[in-house]
Amino acid sequence: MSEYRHTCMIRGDGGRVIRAILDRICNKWTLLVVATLDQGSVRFTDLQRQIPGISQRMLTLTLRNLERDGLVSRTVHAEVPPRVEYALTPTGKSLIPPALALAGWATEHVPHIEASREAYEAKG
Amino acid sequence: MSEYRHTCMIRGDGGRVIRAILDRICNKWTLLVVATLDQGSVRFTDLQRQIPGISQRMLTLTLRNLERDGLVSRTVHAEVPPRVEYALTPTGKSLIPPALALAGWATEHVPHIEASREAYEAKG
DNA sequence: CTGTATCCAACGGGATACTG
DNA sequence: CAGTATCCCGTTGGATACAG
Repeated sequence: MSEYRHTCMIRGDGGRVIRAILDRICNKWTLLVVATLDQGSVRFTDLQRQIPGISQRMLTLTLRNLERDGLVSRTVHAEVPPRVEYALTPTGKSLIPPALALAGWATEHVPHIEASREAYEAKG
Repeated sequence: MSEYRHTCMIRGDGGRVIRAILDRICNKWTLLVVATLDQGSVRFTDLQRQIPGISQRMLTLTLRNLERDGLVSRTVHAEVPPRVEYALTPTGKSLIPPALALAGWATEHVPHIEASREAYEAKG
């Protein structure tokens, strides 16, 4: 059965609702950072070590944006050397289930999609 | 309770799984086009009319990518003037539930996020 | 350890004009 | 009607160097 009557949640307001979230989480690193923080409080260097390929710059930028949007909390401990711990806020945690839904879909369908891609390239 | 034991679906393979889907659906128009096609078979011009702000170029590109990935079917009717109808494939339809999960999250949390943004800007 | 600053290449995407 | 072709600009993000 069609779910058309529900897709207004996506299309609503000329797409402004879905765009609001896309603008925030649809970049190269945000979802990976959020997923990594789901284990609890993690410090900067540990995050960088657990997320292969991310640069200091992009980790900083991603964390700042998440903090600014209230999805991640940042705690500075007055020590030497400095220790900064990042953790998901309740809002941040609430993003995990929909993110998992997406990841589940990807896990299930990406193989078929890749096959379709190759077939498409083959015939032109 | 933490869902950490599940987030491997997001982080798995160094993030390649989640990246695979992000690369395909996280652009300005894809989710809107998919949601619009959930009503059934729609022709090019109708799509453009129902998706405010999309240009011919971007609608074409988005549809081509979706077709190439096997999420959308394209049917050309041999008439004059030409009539082309686009529709979701089963794989395309399967994307609707996770997309709705995301949209639901957005609807629920975006107000709080925007407030957090403004507070962040205010204090610097 | 936890960042900032700068430079730069690649890409997405808008505007516009043209076509079978 | 349903596209294609070109131009062009803003943003994203990588590399690198520097700093508190």
